[in-house]
Amino acid sequence: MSDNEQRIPARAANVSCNDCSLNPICLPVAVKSQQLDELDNIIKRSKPMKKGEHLFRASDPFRSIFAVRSGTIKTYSVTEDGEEQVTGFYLPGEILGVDGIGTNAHSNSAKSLETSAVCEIPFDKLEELSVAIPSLQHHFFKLMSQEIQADQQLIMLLSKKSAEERIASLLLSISTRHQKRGLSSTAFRLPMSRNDIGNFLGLAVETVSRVFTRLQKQGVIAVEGKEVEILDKQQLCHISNGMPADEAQTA
Amino acid sequence: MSDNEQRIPARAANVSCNDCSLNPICLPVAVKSQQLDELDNIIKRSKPMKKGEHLFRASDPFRSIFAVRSGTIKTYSVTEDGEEQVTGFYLPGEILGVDGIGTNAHSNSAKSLETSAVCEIPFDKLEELSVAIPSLQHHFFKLMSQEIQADQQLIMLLSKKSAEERIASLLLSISTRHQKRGLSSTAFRLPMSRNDIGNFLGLAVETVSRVFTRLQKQGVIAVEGKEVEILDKQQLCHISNGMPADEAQTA
DNA sequence: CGACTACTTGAAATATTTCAAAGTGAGTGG
DNA sequence: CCACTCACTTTGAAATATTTCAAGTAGTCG
Repeated sequence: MSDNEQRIPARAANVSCNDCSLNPICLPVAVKSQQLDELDNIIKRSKPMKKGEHLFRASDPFRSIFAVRSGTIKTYSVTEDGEEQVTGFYLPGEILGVDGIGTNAHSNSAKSLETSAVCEIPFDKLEELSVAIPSLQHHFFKLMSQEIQADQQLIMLLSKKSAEERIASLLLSISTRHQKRGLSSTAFRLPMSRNDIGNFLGLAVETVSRVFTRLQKQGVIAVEGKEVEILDKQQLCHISNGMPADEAQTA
Repeated sequence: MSDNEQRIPARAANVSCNDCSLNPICLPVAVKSQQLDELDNIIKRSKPMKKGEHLFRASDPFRSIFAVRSGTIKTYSVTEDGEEQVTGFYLPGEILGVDGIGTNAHSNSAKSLETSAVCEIPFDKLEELSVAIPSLQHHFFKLMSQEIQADQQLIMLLSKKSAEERIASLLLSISTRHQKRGLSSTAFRLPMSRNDIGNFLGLAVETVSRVFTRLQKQGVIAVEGKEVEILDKQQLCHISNGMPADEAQTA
């Protein structure tokens, strides 16, 4: 059942940005349709990946950034003492790999969590192109900046939030990102393991599991393995940061 | 005793990058001496700041990045529920403000922790200049990338390290940065309050205090208020990540 | 010098982790 | 197609690090 997904990347390999359904949320947003072909030409769409495969590894030379076309990629780095730290999950339409721009080497590894397809965008070509298309260069800064902001949100989460708040935040983040793609924001599949979730959020696996069941008992979500349904978004927002939209103590 | 520092910014305001002692670790590293004047010309050195003053605030329009000339700046953001999260401490020679590049608005606030002086570098001018000086544009990517890596290290620290490990890491980080400037790497003054340290490291103030005294009792450091001396760097490294250089369990 | 803020220290409270074990599910090979 | 294994997930109980609460001390600024 997972193998016949092979079809998808095979077909998609010929798809241009013009035809790609992710067009409105991916790199092309920075490019006028007239120039889209130029961008299109430098993009390699040759990368269907199986679960567990690496897209790149920490310390690999930095050559390209990547856009997720389908599936999910997780990025992680490894501490001095060999422990893994998950630094992000990338869903279709999202760009990863910018961590390498500054040092010419990736500081994270990137691994496929399920059968995935990515577009590879060689950075040298992109740099050339962005001389001609200023909006593209600007978009880069934006991408890196987004990365910084995502990291800083994670910092906030790790240093200030309780286990429940962390899980709620993650669920809402994924929900929002699904919505951007026009998918259901209330029912979706978590592509990562409980372990990855715990690692990402700075919690023990057991804690993750317990929080899921607790939230389920409260009727906020319904969980069944990796499938999640958000039953009470209002409440989930409340849990995630302290206050719901309406009850907030507006100073 | 703190007021006569006023002299320093006043004098320094006329100093060009050429004469600045921070030259080897600051922006000029990206620029050949020949082109340094051009960079020099767009830099404004007119910003002496008192303790507690803001350099910029979150949501301020992004116009410039800043290089710390003297003193210390802390950056922080504020959560939905109004809590402060310290995101970084910037010492002389370090660049801050890149958080605004992507969105054209700062996502953090920046506040002076003591009498400080900064160089302001208008970003639009810098962008123009970096067309002519490719190494400068590259340096920017590098700066943002460094920011990402710093954030990711903090993420690792927050999600994996114990209180002692966190404090040890911070001390070593500051030590290293001092060394880069040619100052003592073993004895220095912590410019930030215990509160800021705790906030940055995701610990309660009391915990910070306790860890300091504990490390002191162990003879690893000597603390007296904000003055710190590292007595056993080896041991401090050990504490910070698990293993000392020599005793490591090399798998 | 007094008031205030920052820092330290102790004891109790608590959230999360760790340890242990059982349940579930998916993929493999007979 | 079933049975088996391995990895993942869930759940409980005990252990633990850190927080919170409370109070005292020290340092700083007007």
